[in-house]
Amino acid sequence: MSTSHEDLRRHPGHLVRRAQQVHTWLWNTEVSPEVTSPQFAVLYALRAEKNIDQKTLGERVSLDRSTTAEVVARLTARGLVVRFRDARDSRRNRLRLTAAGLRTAERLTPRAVRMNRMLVSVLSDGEQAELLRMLSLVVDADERLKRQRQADPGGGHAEHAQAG
Amino acid sequence: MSTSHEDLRRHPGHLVRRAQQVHTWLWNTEVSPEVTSPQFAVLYALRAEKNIDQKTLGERVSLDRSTTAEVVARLTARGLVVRFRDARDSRRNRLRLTAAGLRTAERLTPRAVRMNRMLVSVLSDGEQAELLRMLSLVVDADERLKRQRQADPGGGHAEHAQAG
DNA sequence: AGAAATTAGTCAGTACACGGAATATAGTTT
DNA sequence: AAACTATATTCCGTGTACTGACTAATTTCT
Repeated sequence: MSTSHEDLRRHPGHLVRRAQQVHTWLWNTEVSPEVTSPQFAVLYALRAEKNIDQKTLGERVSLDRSTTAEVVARLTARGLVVRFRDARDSRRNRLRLTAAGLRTAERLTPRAVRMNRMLVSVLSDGEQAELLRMLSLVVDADERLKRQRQADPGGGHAEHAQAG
Repeated sequence: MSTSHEDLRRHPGHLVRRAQQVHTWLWNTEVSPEVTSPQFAVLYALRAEKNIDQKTLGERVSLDRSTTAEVVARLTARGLVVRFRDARDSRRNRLRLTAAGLRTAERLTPRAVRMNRMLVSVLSDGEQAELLRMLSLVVDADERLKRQRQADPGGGHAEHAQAG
């Protein structure tokens, strides 16, 4: 039988891409088609920390500089966020939620929580906790590796290849 | 302390997005910066099944029609794939790997396998199997739900909201 | 056979995502 | 103070990803 295309479906990387796709779809249908999930993440982060700059925001929500700028630009255009130059360090953009932005963040938060429950609802409660734990482990370890290598390119990277 | 931004990091959807990001980065550094992961998936699927059409290909690699068309166009432009109209059903594009495409697929396959091992290398072997199993469950269930709702919009969707 | 519905693919528009180059400001060294 | 370095943002080019509208070909219904 032609089961050889099954291989791909057992690659964690490929599974993660598919998971991301169903997540996007579920977000659009269950949370909001207007405000995307990264946009919500930005609003959410801005509600938690007032007046942070773009770089810090990007770190909080895991967006790179370019994408952060684009997402913030869209939210600014829609009046959910205001952006202004820092008086002390005029390289920085400081960001703040508008009243509408705050309302949007608060309106969508319970929906986002519900959608996330749906996303993993095939799993038992124990499995959900396990999935969360393992995904966090993977992501944190790989993000650490990335930062490490970017700080020291050429530095040996044999260590990570072995399961610890 | 400002620990309230930790919430986001416990949303499965947000974790999946971050996982996808580290995967992309690891792909670029460990497999190939020229051939992307979706492009490789296409080459891989085309190696397994000769002469399939674009639609079927999209199903195999989990890409929608528009994205499939774009990825195939890029691979065609680089001479890794040939595309031609089906003689019997001239709506369809049939696709085939070129010699160069086959070489590329075979060259990258072991690297892709290695990279996938690295991606989850913080986990024990047992945990890796568990992660794979749970991710597959989630993705399959949600893809099923998506197809179901698209076939029957308005059909009650309360069932999926409850954990089994 | 002719009308209607279905199907495959394209195209346009929008949004995330990333890397590299350019720009401007800030901080450090001499 | 001038030169160098580091940092924050922007801009550009490329590549997924999805939706909705449109075209063309096929299948189905009558």
